Amino acid sequence: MSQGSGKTPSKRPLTLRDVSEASGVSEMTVSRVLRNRGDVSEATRKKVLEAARELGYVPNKIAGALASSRVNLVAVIIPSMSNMVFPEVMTGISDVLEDTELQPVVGVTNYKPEREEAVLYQMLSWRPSGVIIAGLEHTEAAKAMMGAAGIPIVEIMDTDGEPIDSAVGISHRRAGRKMAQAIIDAGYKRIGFLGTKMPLDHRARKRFEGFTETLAKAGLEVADSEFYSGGSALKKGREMTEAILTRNAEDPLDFLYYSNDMIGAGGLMYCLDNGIDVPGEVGLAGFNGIEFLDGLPRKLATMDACRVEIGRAAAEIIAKRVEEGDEAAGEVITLEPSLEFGETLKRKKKLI
Amino acid sequence: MSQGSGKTPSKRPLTLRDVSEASGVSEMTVSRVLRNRGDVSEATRKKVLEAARELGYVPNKIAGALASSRVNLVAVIIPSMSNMVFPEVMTGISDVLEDTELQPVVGVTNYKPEREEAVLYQMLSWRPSGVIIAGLEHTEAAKAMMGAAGIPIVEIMDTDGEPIDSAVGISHRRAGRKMAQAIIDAGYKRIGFLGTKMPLDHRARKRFEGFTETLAKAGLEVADSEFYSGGSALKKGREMTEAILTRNAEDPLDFLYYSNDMIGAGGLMYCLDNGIDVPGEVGLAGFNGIEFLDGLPRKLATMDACRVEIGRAAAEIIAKRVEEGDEAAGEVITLEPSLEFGETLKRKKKLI
DNA sequence: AATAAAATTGTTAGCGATAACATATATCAC
DNA sequence: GTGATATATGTTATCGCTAACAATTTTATT
Repeated sequence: MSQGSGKTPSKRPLTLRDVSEASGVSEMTVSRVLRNRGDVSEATRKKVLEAARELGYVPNKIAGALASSRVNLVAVIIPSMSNMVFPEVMTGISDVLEDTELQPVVGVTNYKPEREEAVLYQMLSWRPSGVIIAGLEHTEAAKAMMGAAGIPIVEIMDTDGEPIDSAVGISHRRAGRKMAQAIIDAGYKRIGFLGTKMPLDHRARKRFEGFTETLAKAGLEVADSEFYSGGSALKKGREMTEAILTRNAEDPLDFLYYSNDMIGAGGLMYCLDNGIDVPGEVGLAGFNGIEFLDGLPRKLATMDACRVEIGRAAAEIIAKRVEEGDEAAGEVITLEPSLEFGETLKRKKKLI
Repeated sequence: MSQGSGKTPSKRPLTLRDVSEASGVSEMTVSRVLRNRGDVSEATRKKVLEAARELGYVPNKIAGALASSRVNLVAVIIPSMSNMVFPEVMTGISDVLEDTELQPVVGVTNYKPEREEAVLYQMLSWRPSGVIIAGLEHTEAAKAMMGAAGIPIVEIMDTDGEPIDSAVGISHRRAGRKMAQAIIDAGYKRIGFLGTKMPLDHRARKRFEGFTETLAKAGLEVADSEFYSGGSALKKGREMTEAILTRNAEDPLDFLYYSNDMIGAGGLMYCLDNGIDVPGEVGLAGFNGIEFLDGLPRKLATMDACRVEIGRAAAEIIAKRVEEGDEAAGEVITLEPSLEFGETLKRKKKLI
C-alpha cells in the first residue's frame, strides 16, 4: 500500500545490491549503468534500468560522493531571498548549472556575518565542488575556511576589494559615482539620500561612498538623508520620501537618490500622488534595474546591477574549474552597470 | 599563503585522523567532541577543539551521514523563486528549522512536472530527512518515489486533493468561492478575470473553478478574461487591464479579479492613471496578500494565502516527525485565508 | 586459427565518519 | 583497601558506493 510500484514490500531501504540481484549482474555494473560510465552492453543496460525502475531504486549519493570524493553541489550563499535581487542571481546560476552535473544549494545569511560563517561551515561540511558567495566582506574565520577549502570560490555582486579567489560583480563605488555624475550633469543641486541602515549592507555603503565622493568633487554634498530597516519597502519609500521632503520644505531638495528600486518606486508614487513634478521639481533614481519598474506609471531612473549576468558568470567560472582544473583561479570579472535614465532623471543639460 | 590559519600547508584534505593525531586522542573521541555526544572530559574537549580550530578542520558530513544514516536535510521543492510567494514560504520554513538540526535545501521546478520529478529524484538521492513540496499534483513516478521514500512528505499550499502523506495549505477552490461571494455581495455583475495561463498552475486553476462555481450559483458568469505568461507582472497587469476594459467598452465590466496581486497592482495603477473610479466604477481584487500592497496608492483587495504560516506548519510537521517518529503521519492542516477588502472592493451593500 | 586489441564484467579495497561494544580510569560506598 | 558503579576513551565493523585493477568475453587482424 505504501510502497510505490515495486513488488517488494520490504522495510529496508534499497541499495545497489538489490538492483544487482534483481538484474543478475554485479553491483559495479549496476553502478556503471546508473551513472552512464564505462562501457556496458546495451542488453545489460536495459536489464539493469528495468530492474532499477521496477524496484523504484534511487541511488544514494551520500555513499557515492564518499566513495568518489566528488560532490556535484555548488554552495550559493546569499544574504536574502526576499528582495528580488538574489532570485535573479539564482536564475543566472541555475541557467548555467542546468547544463552541467552541478546543482546549486542555497544558504541564506540575513546579512549577518556570524550567520554567514555558520552557513558556510554547514555548506563546506558537505564538501561542495565550489562556493558562490555574495560580497567580499566576511569574518576572518569564514575567509580562512574558504581559503583552505581547496575548491573554487567566487565572490559575487561586488568587486571593490580583495577577493579570496575569483570574483564577479560590479564596482558599487563606481556605480555611485556614475549616478552622482549624471545627477550633477542634469543640474540638480540639493540632493537627498534614502536607503537602508547600512552597517552590514556593504554594497549600499560603497555606492553611497562613491556617490558622496563625486558630489564632493563638484562642490556638492548630500543635503539630507533618511534610513529604514524592515517592512514593506514600497511603503517605506513613500514614508521616507514624505518625511525628507517635508523636513526640507524651506530649502527644498531637488533630487532623491534611493539605495534600491523598491523604495524608489515608493517615493515615485508618493511624488505622483502629491502632484510633485518629476523629474522637474524633484528628480529620482534608484538602484538595481528590477523588472518591476516597467509597470510603474513613470519609469524610474536606475542602474542595472547585472544580476542575472553575475549569476551566469559566477556559475560558469565554477563549472569551468570543476571541468578543467584550477588553472584559471583568481579570475575577476567586473561588469559595467548601465545607467537607465528612465523618466525621473533629466538628461544632461548641454555640453560645455 | 593559501592555507587559512593552520600550520599545515598540506594538500590532502583534512580528516578526523588529522585532528586525532594533532590532539593525541582517538578519532572516536574527536568525533564525540565535535558532535557534543557522549561524555568527554573538559580537558580533552578543549584539547580537541583547539586542535580542530588550529587545523581549520571542517567535518565531512558525507561520511558522517553514511555512517549514521542520518541526514539533517529537508528537501524543499517549489515551482519558482521569483514570484514573492515562495520566498515567504521559505521564511516560515527557515524560522522553524533554525531551532532544529535540520536544514532546508531548495529545488526549483519552474512549474514543469518533469522538472519536478527530476529535482525530486536528485533530492531523494541525498536521503533527506523529509520533503516539503508544493502542490498536490505530481507525476506518477514522483508520487511513487515519495511514497516509497520512507520519510515524512508534506505537500504545501493546497489542500484540494489527496495528499501522499501530510499536507498544509488552503483550499484554493474555497478561496475562489469566497472571493466570488464577496464580489456578488458587493453588487458587482459584469466580472472579468485576469490571470496566468493556467494549464500547470493548478492552484490558480482551482481558484478560478471555485470562483466561477459560486458566480454560477448567483446566476453570474465571468464576462471576459485575459491571460498572460512571463514578463513583468506589473506591466502585464496594466496591459491586460487596458485590453479587457477596452474590449468591453460597450457593456463595461464592473469588476476585475486577478489571479495574483502583482498583476492586480498593475491593473490598479492603470485604473488610477486613467481616472477610473475604483471601486465605484470598477472593483478590483487580487490574491496572495503580499506585503508590497501596503505601498500602493490604494490598497488592493486580496486574500491572504497564509504563506509564512504554511511554511512554519510544514516545517513543524517534519521536525516533529523526525524527532518523535511517524505516528502523526498523514496529518492535514487546512488554513483559512482571510479576505482583505482593502480599498478596491466595496463592502456588502446591506443585508436583505 | 592464433594472437592481439577492444569491449564487457567482476573483485577488492577503501572513502571518512559513526554505532556498538570493549576497555581503562576515576569515583564511591563500606 | 576492595569491589562496584560511573565516566572516559579506544576498537572494530560497517554505511553504500566507486576507483583501480583483474578477469573474462568478444571482435578484429593477419
